Amino acid sequence: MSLRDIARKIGMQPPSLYSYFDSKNAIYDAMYVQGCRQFVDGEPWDELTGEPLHDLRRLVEYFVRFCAAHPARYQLLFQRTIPGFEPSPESFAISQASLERVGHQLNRCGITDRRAIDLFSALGTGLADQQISNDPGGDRWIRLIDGAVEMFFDYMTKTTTPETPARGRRRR
Amino acid sequence: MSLRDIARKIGMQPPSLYSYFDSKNAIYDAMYVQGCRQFVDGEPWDELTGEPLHDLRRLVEYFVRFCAAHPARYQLLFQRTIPGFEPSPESFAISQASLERVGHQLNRCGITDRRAIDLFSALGTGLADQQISNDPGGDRWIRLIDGAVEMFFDYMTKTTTPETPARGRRRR
DNA sequence: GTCTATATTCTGATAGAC
DNA sequence: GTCTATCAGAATATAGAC
Repeated sequence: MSLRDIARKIGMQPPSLYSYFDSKNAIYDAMYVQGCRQFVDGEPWDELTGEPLHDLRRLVEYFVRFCAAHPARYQLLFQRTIPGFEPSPESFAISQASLERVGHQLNRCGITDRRAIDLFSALGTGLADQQISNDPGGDRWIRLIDGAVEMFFDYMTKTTTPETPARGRRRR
Repeated sequence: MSLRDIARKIGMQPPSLYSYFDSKNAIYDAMYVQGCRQFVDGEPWDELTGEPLHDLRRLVEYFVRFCAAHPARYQLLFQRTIPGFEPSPESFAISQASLERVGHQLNRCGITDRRAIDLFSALGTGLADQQISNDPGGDRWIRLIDGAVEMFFDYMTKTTTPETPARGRRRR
C-alpha cells in the first residue's frame, strides 16, 4: 500500500498527508504505536486466574490470535520485515514494556529461568508464524497452543525447580 | 533489489534478463528452487547417529543456522512475505519433500503424534525468527536449541507413549 | 488544511536493431 | 543473445495557490 492508496482511502490527495506526517516512515511509526496500543489494550491480564498453565495458555492464545487476525500488524510489530523501517526508540519502548510484563507473569508462574522468556517468545512467534504462513484463516496451529504451553511449562518447572512439586499440571 | 540491480550486478542490461526469465516472479521462483536445493543439499542426514535427542537437535540447529545465515532466503522460502510471489507447484513440492523427511525422522525417533511435525516446525521457525529479528548476527536463540529440542522430545515421548521407558534422555 | 501541479526517480516490461 | 531506446505507470516528496 502506497501513500496514494492511503490518501485515496481517506478521501485525500497524497500531498495532504504531509501535513500530518513528515515521511512514509513516520506513518509506519504511528502505525507501529497504534498496533502496540491495540495489542496492549487487549491483553487479557484481568482474565488470569493464578493457575499457571491456564494463564500462560491465555497469554499465548491472545498473542497468536492477534497475529493471525492482523497479519499485517504482525509483520510490522514483530517481524521487522518492512524494508526501510524501524520503530523510533519511544515506540519500541512500548513493545518492550509488554514483553517485560510477560516475563513477570512467567515469574509469577514459578518460572525464573533466565532463558524462559526467550524460549517462550520463540514458541509463541513460531506458532503465530506457521499459522499465518501455512494456514491463513484456519486454526491448525492455534489448536496446538494448549499442548505447546503445557510442554513449555512442564519443561520449565522441571529443569529450573526440579524439587518443586508439580502445580496445576494436567495431562490433555 | 530490482531487475536493474540484478542486471547491473551480472554485467547485463535489464532487458536481457527477459531472455532467461519471463517475469520478475519467474526469477523469484528460480531463486526459490535454488534456495530449496541449497537447503536440502546441506541437510545433515549422514551426521545422524540414531540417538533421538542428538539427531533432532542436529536437524533444528541446521535449520536455524541456515535461516540465520541467509535471512533473505529465509524470507523467500519460509516466510512468504514477498508481495506478489508464491512458488509454482513444482517448486513448492521440493520443500514439501524436505518437510516430509523431517516427519519420517520424528517417527524414527519414536514420535508418532500427528501434531508433532507441526509443533516441531513451529518451534524451529520460532527460534529462527527470533534469532533473525532480535539478535541478527548473534546466537542468543541458537543457544536455546538444545534445551528447546529436549523440551519437545520429553513432551512427545511422554504424551504419546507414556509407558515407553525414557530413551536417551539427558538433563542439561 | 487541503488542494492542484509537478519534480524526480524508480519500477517491470516491450520493440526492434545488430 | 545482447544491445539501445523507450514505454507506461508508480513511488515519495515539494512548491505554491486557495
